[in-house]
Amino acid sequence: MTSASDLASLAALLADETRAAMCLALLDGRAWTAGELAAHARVAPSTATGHLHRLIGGGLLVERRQGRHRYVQLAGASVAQLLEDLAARIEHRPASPRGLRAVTANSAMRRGRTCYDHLAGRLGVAVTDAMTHTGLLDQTSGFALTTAGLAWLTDTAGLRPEDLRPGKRPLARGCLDWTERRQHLAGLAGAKLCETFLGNDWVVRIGSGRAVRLTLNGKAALRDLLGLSDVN
Amino acid sequence: MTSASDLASLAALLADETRAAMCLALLDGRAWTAGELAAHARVAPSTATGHLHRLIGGGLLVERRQGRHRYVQLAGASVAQLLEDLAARIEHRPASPRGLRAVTANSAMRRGRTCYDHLAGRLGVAVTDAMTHTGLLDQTSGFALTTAGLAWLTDTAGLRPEDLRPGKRPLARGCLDWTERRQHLAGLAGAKLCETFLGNDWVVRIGSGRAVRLTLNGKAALRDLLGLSDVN
DNA sequence: GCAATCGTTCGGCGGCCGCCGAACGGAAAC
DNA sequence: GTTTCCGTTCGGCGGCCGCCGAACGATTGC
Repeated sequence: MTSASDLASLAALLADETRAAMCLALLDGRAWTAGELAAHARVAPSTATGHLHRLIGGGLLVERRQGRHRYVQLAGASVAQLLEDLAARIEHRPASPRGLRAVTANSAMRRGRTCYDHLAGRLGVAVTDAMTHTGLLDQTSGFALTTAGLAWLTDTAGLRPEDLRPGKRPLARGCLDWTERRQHLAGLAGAKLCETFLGNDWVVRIGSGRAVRLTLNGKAALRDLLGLSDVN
Repeated sequence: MTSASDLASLAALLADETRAAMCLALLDGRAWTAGELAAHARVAPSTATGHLHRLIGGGLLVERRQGRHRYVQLAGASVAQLLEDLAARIEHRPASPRGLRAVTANSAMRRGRTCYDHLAGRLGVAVTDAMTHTGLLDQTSGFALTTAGLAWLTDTAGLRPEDLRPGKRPLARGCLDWTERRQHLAGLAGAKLCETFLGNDWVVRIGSGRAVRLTLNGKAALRDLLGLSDVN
């Protein structure tokens, strides 16, 4: 039985603006050093240390010590999913009074980004839609790959079959996009597909953030593989 | 762009033990009066008022005033899902040192309960498993109803087709059960199926909580409809 | 060995917030 | 009308917690 105090202490981990900023930064899926997170959240290193202790102790983050650096990252895809769910709730809210500037300033982010370990933004949604229209993905009564979709991933997109064995993590999962308000492909297949895109330089990261850019090679690949012509 | 302060203030709503207890109580999907929630959480009525203001203002709860009573309930299925996701994270934690008493005291809850508006516990998992084994549900590469499953819901289980039009809410969704650590059927289909179970007296609520009991009629129905013989 | 850098621990300060009781308003029961 | 009950507002108290700076360890680089 879940006790209220357990729920409260879990929520308390994210109920502080500094810790929330750290977790959102870590949503890019990469490992950050303690100092980087401190600077990003604009607090003193000593303050960051305390926060990281709590987040690690609470199971949201894991650490990897390396020399005099302490790298931390999200404890797994389930944590990332939880954060995305929370973020989606926020963006859902009717008529949030935010200026235009914040929107335009993040146009690259809206165009395409990684959501922990899979593609999101307009790019992620476009790929998901194309897969749905070509019968690779079934969204009519849930969110699942078809047998054609499974074959496409390995034979056409070039994923390794052994990477797609469903274990604890579901193969396909819908992840609600908070800019597009649409679902996009997450889960194991989404992660491996994103890995392939990055490995083939179909998309490249912009700077150090989560935003990604579709390359010319990528445009061609999307056209060939999915019949997608006008992305972004 | 989701700002850290938005995430923090959303999480802060659940970061208090009293508010968390209220939300968990409301997970039964029904409307509670302010006084009932105050008593349940063991705080003064004035304290409860403040908490309810925050929860309603934050969009997690909605209120319905009726006479001198103020009824509140969860703002929707998405809130319930969020709470269940958080609860699942807690129960996931390795080796939580909890006594046997808490487990046995909640054996009815583990056997079967409602999870906001669908069935959970061993009963919910058993139904979901049976639907999977009989080809009504596809869990191999996601979580989706098959065409046979859709037909079964309306023709055999007796759901009204007009109740299963997918709108904003997905038809089928997996909801992780925090006692069984298994997925069970949620989403629109899960809700309507649960409604049918309750309406036909296949399951009845135990007392005023979330726990439910399978009736003799229910046992027979599960055997007839799904070939399920030994539930619970 | 010395300096620079990264992270940690510790003490103390300040503010937020959850709690209650008392008083009040409104609706229902009689 | 009177009483009772439910919920609210307000003021004040107490504790938790997030913040920093200073001092210290640890590691790397020179």
